[in-house]
Amino acid sequence: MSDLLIHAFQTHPMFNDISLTNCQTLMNCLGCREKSYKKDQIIPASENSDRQIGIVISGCVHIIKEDIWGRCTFLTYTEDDGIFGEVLIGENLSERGIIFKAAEPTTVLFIPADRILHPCRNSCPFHHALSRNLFDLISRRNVALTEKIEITSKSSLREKILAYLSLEAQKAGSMKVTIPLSRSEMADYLCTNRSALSRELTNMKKDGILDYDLRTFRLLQVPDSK
Amino acid sequence: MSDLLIHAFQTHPMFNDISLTNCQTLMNCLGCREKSYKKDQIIPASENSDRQIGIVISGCVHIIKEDIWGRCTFLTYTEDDGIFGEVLIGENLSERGIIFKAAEPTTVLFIPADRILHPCRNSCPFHHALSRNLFDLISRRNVALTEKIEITSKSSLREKILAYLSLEAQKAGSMKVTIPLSRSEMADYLCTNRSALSRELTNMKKDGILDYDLRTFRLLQVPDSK
DNA sequence: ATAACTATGTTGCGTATGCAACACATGTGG
DNA sequence: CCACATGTGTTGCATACGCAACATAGTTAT
Repeated sequence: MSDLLIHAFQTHPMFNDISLTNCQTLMNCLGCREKSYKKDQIIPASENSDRQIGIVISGCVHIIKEDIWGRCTFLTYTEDDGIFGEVLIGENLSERGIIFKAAEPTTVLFIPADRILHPCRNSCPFHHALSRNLFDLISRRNVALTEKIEITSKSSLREKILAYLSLEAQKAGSMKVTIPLSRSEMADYLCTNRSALSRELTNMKKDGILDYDLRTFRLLQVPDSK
Repeated sequence: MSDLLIHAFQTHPMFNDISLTNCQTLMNCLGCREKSYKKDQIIPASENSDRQIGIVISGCVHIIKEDIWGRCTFLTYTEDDGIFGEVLIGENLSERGIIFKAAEPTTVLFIPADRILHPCRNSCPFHHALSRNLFDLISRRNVALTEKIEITSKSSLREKILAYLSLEAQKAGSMKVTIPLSRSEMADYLCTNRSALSRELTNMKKDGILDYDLRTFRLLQVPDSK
C-alpha cells in the first residue's frame, strides 16, 4: 500500500471516523483500485459498466460537461480533498457528457459506487460512516457548483474575477492565494476569454485592486463597494 | 391528513419504496410538519436551529444565493418532485446566504434533517429507503445545478435561450413547453436583463427558430448548427 | 544555437447586450 | 370610471468584451 494511500486514509474526508485498519479492510471488502494519470489524461468514470467514485488522493481533477455538439463547459475542479463521479450514482440520471480530466499528474482511488450505498452482508462497522462521509462530500460538490454559479452570474468580468479570487482567498484564509488554474483555464472557468481576462487583470492591477504574478494573486482591498 | 400529502406520499421520489402506511408512521416517527406559503414568501430553512429538508408537495420554490452585499443570484428552482434545503445537511457548510422563496402558492412538508441520516433507535424498515431516496434527490439537485451552469456558460444570449428551452423541452418530452418562469425571472435565471431577453426572443421568432406567447414556447428547429 | 512550443500579455475593431426610458395591455381596488 | 400596479415588448445609446493578430518570455528537443 502506497504512502499516498495511507495519507489519504488518514486525512481524506471520505474516511472520517474510520480507523486505518478498517480502511485497509475496506479496500478489500469493497474492491477498490488505485490508479495514476498523467496531465490532460481523461479519467473514465466507470469500468466494465460499474460506476466508480473517484477519491483524489493527489493532483487535481477538472469536471467538464460536454454537450451533444462536443462543446465543453468547465464546471468545476476538485479541491485537495476532492472526489468525483458521485453525481453519477443516482440511477435514473443521464451521465452522458460528464468528463473527468487530470489537470496535472493525479492519483485516484476508485470505490465501486453501489457498494457504498448498499450495506454489505457482513455489515462492516465502517459502512455507515462511509455513506455519511459520502453525503458530506456530495454536499460539498453542491456548494462548489453553487459558488461557480455565483461567480459566473456576476454581470461584469471584473466582478467575476473578484468573486472568484475572494472565494479562493476565503478558502486559503489569506489575501494571498496561488490558484490551481492557468490563465486559459481561469478564463474558461469564468466563462470569458483569455485576452479579455488578461486585459481586465491589468486594469485591476492599475486600479490598485489587486496584485499578481502568474498564478499568485494578492487582494489589496476588501471589495466593499459595489 | 390532506389529500395533497397523500398524493405526495404516493408519487414523490422522496417516498419511493415506502408504503403509504409506512409514510404515515414516518410522519410521526420523524416529526414532520406540513406548511403552506403565499407567493413571494420566504421559506425558512430551519426552525429552532433544527435543519429541515423541505419536500415540495405543490407549487414551486426558487433557490437563491445572496452574497454579503445583499445581491441575489437565482440559482435554480424545484421541479414537480422537488426538495430543498438538502445542501444544508453537511455539518461544516456555511448555510449563509441561501434563500428559499415560494414562487407561487406552495405547500411544503418539512422533515428534520438529522433524523433522516441517523438511523432511529427503533430502526424503522423505511429508514434505509428514505436515505437512499434523499441520495437520489441530492444527485438531481446536482444535475440541476450542472444544467444551470451549462446554460449560463453559453457565450451568446441566443445560445443561452436555446440551451434553456431545449432542456425544458427535453424534460417535457415535447417541442412545446410552458415554462414556470415569468420574463423577468427567466432573465434572472439566464443572467441577462429583461429587455435584452425580450429583444432576442423577438429576433429568434423573426428568424423562425421558435414561436412563443407569454410563457409558452415552441421550438421550430432542432438547433443542429452551431 | 536554433527551432518549436507553450503561457502570458497587448491592442484594435466590431458588436452584442446592459441600461434606461417609454409604450401598451391586463387586472384590481376604490 | 379612474388610479395604480404588474407584466411584457420596443428602441436608442454607450461600452464591455469577444475575437483575432501579434509580441515576448520561458522551456525543451535536436
